[in-house]
Amino acid sequence: MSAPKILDLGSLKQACKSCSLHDLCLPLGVGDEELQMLERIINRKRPLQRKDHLYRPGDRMTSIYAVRSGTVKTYTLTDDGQEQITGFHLPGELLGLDAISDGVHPCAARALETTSICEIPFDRLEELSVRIPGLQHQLFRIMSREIQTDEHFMMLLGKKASDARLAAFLLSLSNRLGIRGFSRTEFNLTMSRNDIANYLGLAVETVSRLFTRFQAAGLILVRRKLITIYDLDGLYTVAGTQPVEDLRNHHNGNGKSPPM
Amino acid sequence: MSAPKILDLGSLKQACKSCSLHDLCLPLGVGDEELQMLERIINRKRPLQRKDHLYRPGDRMTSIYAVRSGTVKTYTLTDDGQEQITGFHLPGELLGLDAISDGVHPCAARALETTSICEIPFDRLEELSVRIPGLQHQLFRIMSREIQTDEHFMMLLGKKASDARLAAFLLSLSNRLGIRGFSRTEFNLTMSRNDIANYLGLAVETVSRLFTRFQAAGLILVRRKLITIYDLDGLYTVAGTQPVEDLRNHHNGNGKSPPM
DNA sequence: CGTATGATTGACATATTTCAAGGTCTGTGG
DNA sequence: CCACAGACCTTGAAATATGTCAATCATACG
Repeated sequence: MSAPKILDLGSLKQACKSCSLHDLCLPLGVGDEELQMLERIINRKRPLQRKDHLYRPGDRMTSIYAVRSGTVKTYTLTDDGQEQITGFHLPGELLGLDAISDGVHPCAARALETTSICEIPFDRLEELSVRIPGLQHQLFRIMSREIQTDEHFMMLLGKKASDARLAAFLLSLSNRLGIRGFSRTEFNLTMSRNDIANYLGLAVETVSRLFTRFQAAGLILVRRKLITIYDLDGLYTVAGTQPVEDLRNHHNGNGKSPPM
Repeated sequence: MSAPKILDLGSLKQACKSCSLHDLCLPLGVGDEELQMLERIINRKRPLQRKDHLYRPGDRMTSIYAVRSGTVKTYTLTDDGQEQITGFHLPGELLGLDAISDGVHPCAARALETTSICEIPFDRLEELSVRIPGLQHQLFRIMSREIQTDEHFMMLLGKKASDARLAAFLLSLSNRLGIRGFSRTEFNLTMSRNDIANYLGLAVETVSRLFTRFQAAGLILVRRKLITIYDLDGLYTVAGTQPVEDLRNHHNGNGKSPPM
């Protein structure tokens, strides 16, 4: 498929490049004007500050969101009021897909640092998906991917010991950051130890001890929030998984669209 | 919305009634002929026998499936070859949504008893969803629901002790069976203790002991595979959750469609 | 600079797993 | 129809990973 008005397309790509809609629409041979339509319904929200909520449980769902920069954590509350973190969302990842079903957010979403967000009104996105079959397909794929990573995560919680969980967590961050062009071996943890523990179903103390242990084993260097990975393969061994992109990675690894 | 040709519609309802496509299309005011189109693409497969595979990891994904009767378990294999069960699927529930993303099944699906299945070719379903916006919306909702129940399950694995997990599991079965018109208080476990333990991230022995304990506490009666629930409220207390429909229930509780 | 928050570390408690044995049901073939 | 094999389930005792409690330390922040 040839793209006429290549300059136009280029500038559009620019606008969506760091957004998950990038791989949502681009590999599909969607026409220019359709691409513009998509771009037009997206709103930039003013940046969230650390601890700001993007939405809270019970909020009416009108849009889904894409992280442009920063990090967002999503969490539910257990019936006794405890927080259970369901995910950390990096630039290019989508948020709020769990709310489509009821039209109400079952989770809260909260910024872990200064974060900028794209808002995508869901009703308009649905309208567009009817007109752009490739877009519909991509949305199905993205939601499917989320289900898949959730299943993978269940396996982590159900079968793996604490060290494997933390290793897998670090590798997940490493991969997802790597895909976005950041370093795979040195990055900041934008979430607290508490958040990590909560997410992985462990006690904070366990996480802390594991960091110490991983460091003693020469796998990583821990300097407060800054993690340096010395031994990726070693981490994979601890995690007990093959070095595949995994765990909540909403990105589409292969450039070509397989089904269709 | 009034339904002309009510007889026609009635017979179609009949055909799809026990299928999850029932609540996928019916509450939407989809016209008769569109309903027929949907019905036409669905294939009945010959029944699966116990232990038959519907698909295996790595199989090319061409369709999604709905359970008509029986039970199907889905599971992944860990890198060291262990089975991790990701779900049990009762009549009216959909299967294979996790495979859309890659066009390949990441899981296996296997019948736990004689099971009949509807096959829905996914490419044709996608085509239809473009022509029937209400269908597209329902598909989004169904996938969203799955993400939501997955999140809920993560909370179970991450935060809850063994007794709460098993109680929640029994309540989930109870609710899902209840919605489908079966008894909420007496049912057969079509899966082995091993499967239950695997799914809940526990050892078989723990599950066995819990059944004994629940029975001693007067919560349930266990006769081999047959469970009789004596004290639903008590189970909810142990599970530490409100009596809401939960846990892998793909059904749409409220008759009205909230968003749109 | 002092206070609050988060992180680390140690000692102890415990839920759950592991190991081991025995029991029960089911289906099969003689 | 019975006996047997194998799968499945249950139960006990011991081992252990992880959680809990508590104290200290480091860092960030006002």
